[in-house]
Amino acid sequence: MVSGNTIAEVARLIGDAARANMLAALMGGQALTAGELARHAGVSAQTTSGHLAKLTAAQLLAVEKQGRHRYFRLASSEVAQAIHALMSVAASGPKRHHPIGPRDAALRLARTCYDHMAGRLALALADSLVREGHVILADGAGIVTDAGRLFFRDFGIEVEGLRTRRPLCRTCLDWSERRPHIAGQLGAALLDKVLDRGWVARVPESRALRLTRAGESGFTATFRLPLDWKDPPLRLAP
Amino acid sequence: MVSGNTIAEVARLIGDAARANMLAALMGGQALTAGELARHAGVSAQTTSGHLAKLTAAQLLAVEKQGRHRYFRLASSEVAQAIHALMSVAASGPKRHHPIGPRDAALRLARTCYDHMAGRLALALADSLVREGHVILADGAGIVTDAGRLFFRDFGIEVEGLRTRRPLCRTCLDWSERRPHIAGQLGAALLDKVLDRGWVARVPESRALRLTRAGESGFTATFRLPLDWKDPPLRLAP
DNA sequence: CGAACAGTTCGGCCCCGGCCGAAACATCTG
DNA sequence: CAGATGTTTCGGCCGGGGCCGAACTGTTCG
Repeated sequence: MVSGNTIAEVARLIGDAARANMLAALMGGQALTAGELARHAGVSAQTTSGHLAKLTAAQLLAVEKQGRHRYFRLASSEVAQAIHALMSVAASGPKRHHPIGPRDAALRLARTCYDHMAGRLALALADSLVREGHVILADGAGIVTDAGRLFFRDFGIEVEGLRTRRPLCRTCLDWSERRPHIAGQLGAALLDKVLDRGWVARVPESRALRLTRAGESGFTATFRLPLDWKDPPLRLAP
Repeated sequence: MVSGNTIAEVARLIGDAARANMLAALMGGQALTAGELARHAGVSAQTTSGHLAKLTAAQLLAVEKQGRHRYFRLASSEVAQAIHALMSVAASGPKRHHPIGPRDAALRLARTCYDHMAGRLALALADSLVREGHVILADGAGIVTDAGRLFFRDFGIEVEGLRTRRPLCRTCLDWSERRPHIAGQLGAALLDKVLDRGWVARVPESRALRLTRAGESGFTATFRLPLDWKDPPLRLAP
């Protein structure tokens, strides 16, 4: 039976604590196995299996079989955007006390957000790109300048090739500092590239990104980051 | 009790057919009474009252009392964006057969989408603004050019005053033609202005906008619309 | 004041769906 | 092959929550 989805059906699927936890875990951008998702959700393997079947049937998740594992990922960037929008609503509701543990510190510094970077590193990069005139951000939307095209080409990213329907840059505040960073196609390409160069590395079982020694110098030199970019508050440049 | 919202709680609230219908009805941007929402949702007044109490408590809706009526509206643009994102996911899932009735024709031509215009009129406007060099759209995100600032100032909109965190332009496809139109702050200001000028008028009990005689000539002259902008397919300019 | 109307509260029905235990199936390993 | 590990299916329990009828509050109007 191939019935269409309604908005209520989609929201209902997300509107269960266990499933929402699974989806949130997948916002890291990596494909995860059913078992990993079960741990994230805090329910048994059987229950997880049922949830994943529903999410897959509704095409919120895509699945890839690999040996005795099944790897799940978000089915589309639309799904990621919907979850992100729900996060924004949840965060803007009645204030929730948000205790920050030690492991949050790493996440605040640098992490993945579906397919691009977030955290203070991403903010520093966005600031740098704007300051150097490579990208123009207007109210959360952004475009790449001609100078920026050259800059990104030098860096190994062909901006011309990114022309699709996905926005180049999007506001993506998450539960971190509330400022826009580079998301969309360009954000995804940037993350790809810096992972490729070994400037950051994924931390297993987490959305956190670890800054490597190569990254430490690479980011600073290439993007002319200020010396204090790791410091917490980080205001906008005047 | 002031507890915080989680993403699952928010999604669960939207994930009920009756409540989703109410929220969708409010995507028109106008405040509606409890009774009107009951009719939209197709449930009794008592049931509606319960739903509205929950939505209001979670700050998805804002309410204003006026005599013996209570007017409800979406509490924030974040909520509207979340619902919109869910619509996108629902639309991109397994294809739903979408029979178009005669009343849909008016909606396809011009309608409100929360706080801005949608439909073929909005697409023609977006095309015009891009063609004339007033706005640059890059992958669904957009910025206003210097020439555009002058143009909008002549039209009675101060773009400088719109600098907030909301994007100027956003992809907003809904169930109509799948192309971006002007949303965000600029889109809201545009809708305000053309309603103010009497170029379009709200159709009661509907999201549709009626094009007036003044609008017919006003839009054509001011935005240099092509003669065939009302025609269905409407491809992108080369 | 009393009738009409908008909206809410209460109580009870009922069904949907999340949960787990048990067991089956699938896949890799030794 | 046997055993370990990952995943699914089945069956049954049970709680939450959507629904409406009835009754109550509050507002408008004649």
